[in-house]
Formats: sequence, C-alpha cells, structure tokens
Amino acid sequence: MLYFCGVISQSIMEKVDKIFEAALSLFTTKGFHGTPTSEIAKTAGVANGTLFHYFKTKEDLINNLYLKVKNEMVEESTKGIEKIESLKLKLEYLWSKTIHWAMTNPQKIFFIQQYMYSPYITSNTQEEVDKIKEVYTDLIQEGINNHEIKEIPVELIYNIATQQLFGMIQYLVVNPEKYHDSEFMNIAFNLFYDILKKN
Amino acid sequence: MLYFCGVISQSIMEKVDKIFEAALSLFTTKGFHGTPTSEIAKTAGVANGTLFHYFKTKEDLINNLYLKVKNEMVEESTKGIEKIESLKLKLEYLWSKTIHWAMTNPQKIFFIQQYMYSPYITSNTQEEVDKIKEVYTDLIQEGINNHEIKEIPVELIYNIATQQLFGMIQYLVVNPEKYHDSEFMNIAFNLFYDILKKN
Amino acid sequence: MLYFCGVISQSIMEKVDKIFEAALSLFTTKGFHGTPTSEIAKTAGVANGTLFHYFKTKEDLINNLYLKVKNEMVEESTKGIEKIESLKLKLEYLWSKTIHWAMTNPQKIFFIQQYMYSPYITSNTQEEVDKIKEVYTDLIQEGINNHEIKEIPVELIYNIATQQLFGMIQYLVVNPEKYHDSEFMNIAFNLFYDILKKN
Amino acid sequence: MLYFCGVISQSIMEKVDKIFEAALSLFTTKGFHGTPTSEIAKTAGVANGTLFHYFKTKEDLINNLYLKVKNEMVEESTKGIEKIESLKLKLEYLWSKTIHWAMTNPQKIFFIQQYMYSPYITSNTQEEVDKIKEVYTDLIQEGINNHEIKEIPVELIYNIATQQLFGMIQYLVVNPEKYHDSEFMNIAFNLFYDILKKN
DNA sequence: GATGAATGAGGGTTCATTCAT
DNA sequence: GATGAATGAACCCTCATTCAT
Repeated sequence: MLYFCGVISQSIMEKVDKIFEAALSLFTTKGFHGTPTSEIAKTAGVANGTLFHYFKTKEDLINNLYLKVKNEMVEESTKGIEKIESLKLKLEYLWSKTIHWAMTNPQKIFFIQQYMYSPYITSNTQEEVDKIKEVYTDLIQEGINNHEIKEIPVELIYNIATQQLFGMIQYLVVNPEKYHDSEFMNIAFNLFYDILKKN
Repeated sequence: MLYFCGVISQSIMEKVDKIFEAALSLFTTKGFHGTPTSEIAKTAGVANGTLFHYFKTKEDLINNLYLKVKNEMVEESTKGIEKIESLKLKLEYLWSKTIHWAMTNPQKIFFIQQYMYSPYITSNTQEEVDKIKEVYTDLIQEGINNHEIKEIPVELIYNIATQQLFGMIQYLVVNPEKYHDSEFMNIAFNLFYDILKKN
Repeated sequence: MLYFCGVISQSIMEKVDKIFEAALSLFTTKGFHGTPTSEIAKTAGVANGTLFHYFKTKEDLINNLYLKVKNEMVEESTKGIEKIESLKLKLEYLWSKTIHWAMTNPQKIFFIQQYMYSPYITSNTQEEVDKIKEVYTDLIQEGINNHEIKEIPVELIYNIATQQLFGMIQYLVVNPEKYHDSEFMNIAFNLFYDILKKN
Repeated sequence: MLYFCGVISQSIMEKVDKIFEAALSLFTTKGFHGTPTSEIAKTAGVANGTLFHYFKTKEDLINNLYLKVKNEMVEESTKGIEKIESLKLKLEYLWSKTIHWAMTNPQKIFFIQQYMYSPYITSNTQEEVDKIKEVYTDLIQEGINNHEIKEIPVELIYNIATQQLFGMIQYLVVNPEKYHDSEFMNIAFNLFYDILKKN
C-alpha cells in the first residue's frame, strides 16, 4: 500500500485520502454491496480506474479502510497516555479520549460497529487489529498483576469493557447533551471502572 | 405473509421455514451480498421463484428473518420468568437463559450482531425490534422504582447491559469450556449485575 | 374458443368477457409485454389459472382479442347497410358508422392501430382478418365494375381508404368537438370520397 | 449521448451504430419484448454491458432509435427541396423521396409503423418527433395561405396525407413492381395531391 | 370449471475489473 | 501515474404456465 510510504507526492496522497473519505461515508450509509466502486471514485473526484491503482480489489479497499480507522481510534485515544501515572487515571484517560474521538467522528465509530463482524473483513485484517488491541490488553494485564484489576481472563475483561464502551457511545450519540454533563460523565465512567477494579 | 397465520398446511409452513433456515446460515457465513437468492432457494430445496412468492425482495427476506430471530431470542429468554419473584433472580434468569440460547444457537446470535447496524435492516424493522425490547426496559424501570437498580437513564442501562452481555457471549463462544464452569459463570454474572445494582 | 358457442352458462360468459375487457385496457395502455397475465386476471376478477382455461397462451389471448375487436368494428359499421341502395350512400354509411364506433370505443381503435403490425399477431390471425375485410373490398370491386370508383387496384384503394380513415379518426380523437360539426364532417367525407370516385 | 458529438473516434461511432442497426432489425422482426438485449449486443458484435454504456435502459435505446429513424426519414425526403419553386412540385418531391426512402429502407418504415403508437415510445420522444414534423406542416400552411391547398385544419391534412402515404407504401411493399411503373406512380401521386389541392 | 401455489427459464441491468492510451 | 471505455459474468426478479386440489 503506497499510502504507508513516508515520502509521496502530494497529489497521490490526496487521491488515496479522497478515496478513503468517500468510501467511509458511502460504506457506512449504503453498505458495502450498496456502494459501487464507480460511485466511490466519482465522490472522491477521481477516475474509475484510479481506485484500482491503489487497491487491488474493492475488498482490499474496505480492509485497508477498516485498519486505518481502527488505528486512528487507538492512536487518538492513547496519544499522551505515557505521561499519566496511576492506572485508574490511565483508564479514565483512555475511556474519555475514546468517547471524544467517537463523538467527533461518528461516522467512523459507526463504520467500525457495522463492519466488525462482517465477512468482508478478512481474518488477515482481524489479526492486524488484534495486534493493535494489545495496547489495551497489556494495560489490563498490568493492572491484574498490580492487584488493581479483577483476576479474570484478560480477553473477557477486554471484551466486556469494549462492548460496554460501545454501549455508552451509542447512548451518547442519541443523547449528545449528556456528553457535556460532567456529573453524568463521572457516573458513567464509574459504571465502566467498577467492573474492572478489584473489590 | 402467510406464515403468520395460525392454521396453515404443513407443506407451506415447511417451505418458508426452510427458506429462513437457509438464509440464516448463508447470510451469516457469506454475507447478504455474498449470498445469491438462487443459493438460498437451492439450499432450502425450493424453486427460485418460490422465495419471491413469500418475500417481495431479498431485503424483505432478511428483514423478516431479523425480526424472527430477535423475537425468538426474547421469547426463549423470558419464557417462565413470571414464576420468579425477586428482581435479582429475574435478571439472573434472563442473563443465563440468553446465554444458553446464544450458546445453543451460535449462528443466530452471530447473525444478530452482524446485521444489527447494517443498512439492509430498515428503520421499520428497527422500530418493530424496539417494541420487543420493552420487555427488558420495563423490568429495569421496575427495578429503578424499587430502588434496586441505579438511578440512571433506562436507555443507557439497557445499552450497557446488552452490549456487555454480547461481550460475554463472544468470550464464551471462543472459550466454550468456561460455559460449564459454574464458578466462572457465577463471577461473570456478578460482573453484569454489579453495574445495575444500586450500591 | 368456448365464447363463440351459443349456449353457455352466464358465469362462464362473464369471465371470458371480463378477461377480454381487462386485456383490452391493459394491452392498450401498458403494451403486451408490459402486462402480466396475473394483472389481467386480477383486473378481470378471476384467478390466475382461469385465464389459461380459456386461452392456451397469452399470445392466444391477444390474437383472439384482436379478431374479436376487428369483427366488432366491421359488424357495427356494416349493420343495416343492405337497406341502402346507392354506392355513395353506402360508403358514407360505412365511413360515418366506423367513425362513430371509433369515437365511442377509443380504446378499441387504439388497440387495433397499435397491434396491426405487431409481431404478436400471428399470420393465421392476419388471414382471418383478411377474410373480414372482403366486405369492404367486394363493395369497392362492385363500384369499379359500375364505373363509379376509379380503376385502380382494389388492394391499393382499400389501403389508402383505410389509412386515410385512421388519419381522420386520430384527428377527431384529438379534436372531438369537430365530430359534432356537421359541416366539417361533410367536408371530411368528401376528402375521403373524392379519392375513390371516378372523375 | 456521445454519438451526438461531432468529433468522435471512429470506433465509438461504429459501436453505437452497430447497436442501432442490430436493434432496428431485431425489434422489427421479433418485437421489443421478443428481443433480448443480449441478442442485440451479440448481433452488434459488442459486449452486453456496452449497450448499457450508451443507453441507460432498453427503452432508452428504442426511443433513441425511433428518433434517429424519424429524423433520417425527414432529412432524406427534404434534402434539396429548397431548390424547387412550385408547391405542387415540392409536394411531389417530398412524396416521391419519401416513397423512395421507404422502398430502399423497408425495415425502417416498418419499424416506424410498428412503434408509432407503442407504449414504449415515451411522450418525450413523441414531442421531439412533433417538432420534426413542422417541416411538413409549415409547407401545408404556406399552401393554404397561397390558396393552393384546401382550407382545412393543418393537423387534419397532415394526418390524412401521412396516413395515406403509409397506405401507398404498404401497397408498394407488397407489389414492388408497381414502383417502377411510372404511369401507375403518376396516378398514385394524384390520388395524394387531389386531397390537398383546392378544387 | 376454477383456483392459486409453485415453478424455473429467461431477461434487464449492474458493476468490479481490465487495459489501451 | 491516471483515465474511462469496454467487458461479461453474475444476480435479482418477473411471469407465463402447470397442476394438484
């Protein structure tokens, strides 16, 4: 994938990004099958064939898009976390950063939810995603070792925490005024933290 | 839709059900787009045209299937709940029945997860599904009124509880031996109940 | 074709006629291909299969309908002509009766115009129609023999006269008020008669 | 529609024209419904999808074909008419040129007759065709103003003349030897002209 | 005779992908 | 690299026709 290269001409960068942008919007609203590659190209303002210079197939496009969005979510929510000392504050940092990212990128979070279990996402991509999630599971494992988090399988905690976070985001998308209610958000975080914390 | 009628000849009933069964299996493994109607018909052992005799379009089929599966999940998990007195036991009943249903119908729970946010499911269907979920939200509201459940918006609790339950199911699907470990299941339920229960 | 029989139960008669009526209306407005037999049946108020009791195929239906309508046009326009003596008056009688029939049965004349050259009308049907038109060609031949009509091939005169009549009907359909203008109608007939009459 | 552009690569021009040619032949002999688009493409020597690259639907194809053929008929029959002075000679020129075109393009005239009243031809197309026919109605109006043509509504004269011409063409198609009989053709034209000319 | 569920061949159309320019 | 005309396989859906009741 050329777009991972560091030094690339501006115009090429722009084209790939426009394709990603168009694909994100269209896949989310119309579905994978409901979106012709021709429409993606048209929306992106490039020629039909150009799309296939950057992505071997349509599936290749959605898989790369999925990885890119997942990466972005993790990067955005973990950026600066190393400065924080206590585990609880780290978790709160992650939790609120993730929610912030979701609230400012509703289409992206919706895209993730929609294609998480879709058969278009290959197992190869899933494995890549699994590597990314180690950032989170390592933190959980550390908390277990320090007796701050319950002694429960890491995978289970991760699943439950992630899913619960998604449930919270869903609620905030429908009730965005709550997002600015700090008292509510405080209670909400404790709903999350209480599951993890020991005793 | 004839299959809603009470008295119907066996053979017609069988045909619609065979179509549902084939569609469930194929949509789950190959996706909506990846499954030709011809393959559904062939798998169901009926003619291609027969499918369109019962369902106006392929989308009509998946929407009816989604409703049917959702209904089944709720019915199976709530059957007999009226005999139980305490709220906590009611919640445990629902929780374990739902997990039991999911473990014995892995394809159905996977189908729900996969098509929950898909654009193929119309808003009309979503509204029907929302009516079904009242069984759960009524129970939560009752618990809030009795001061047994936290005073948090019902919608939020429902979202978080549901999503967390899905997280648990995902874990059990990957680690089925845990399902028979009653100690584990006990801890697991408390992870669920602790979020809901007041202090 | 059962509907040609003299003694038939009322209900059967009615069904065939309702099918004819529905087919006439639908074929004219939506075309042969654009009209499913199921819609004809539904419009006629009979079951889908009933149509195929009376007509072996859809083509059989349109061919019989075409013959029926053509027959009706000829019968309606020639009824009572035997009482008239002069050739000119006979022609005027035919001309005005045909126009009258067309104006009171616009759908039928439109149907004839539309399917006259259509490939759905078999050569067999065309031959039947050709037999019907002898009523007219015989009259023309008689006029030629009596030196009242130009000595031009009968077929040509018939073609020209028929087509010109259709041209007139088309005009009257668009401008129906002219139909009640007897001065106009008189001029119009002479446009028709002048081509035929010798000198 | 690219084929309307003046400067176009030969190969594109050829493809559209081959599709038109194939469609004309097949629609005329087998009817609109009786002709699969796949057969049109095959006959034209292009891929099935290519047809839909140039025409949005099958109906779009027949409408464009109808317009093209009508246009050709008018252009062929009016080419050079401006050099002729007298109205009678102009009419004779039009009449004989039209018949000539019809005799050398029997399939095209048959196509026009067959689809003139068909529901596949949209009202939009009919309006376009109506614009073309002004060439003729203007000429008739001019003749009426000069007291050379009967004072009868232009629309009526146009209808009658057109239809009568079609009647003549039909006759000539069945009896082509008459087309070379100049005495016959002379009489034939007078059958046409006598309706129009004043007294 | 009348019905209408069931059929399955067939057709219009779409669209991912290619490739010559 | 970028284009977009061309492709043709594949799919959803229609509908004339059958046949058991």
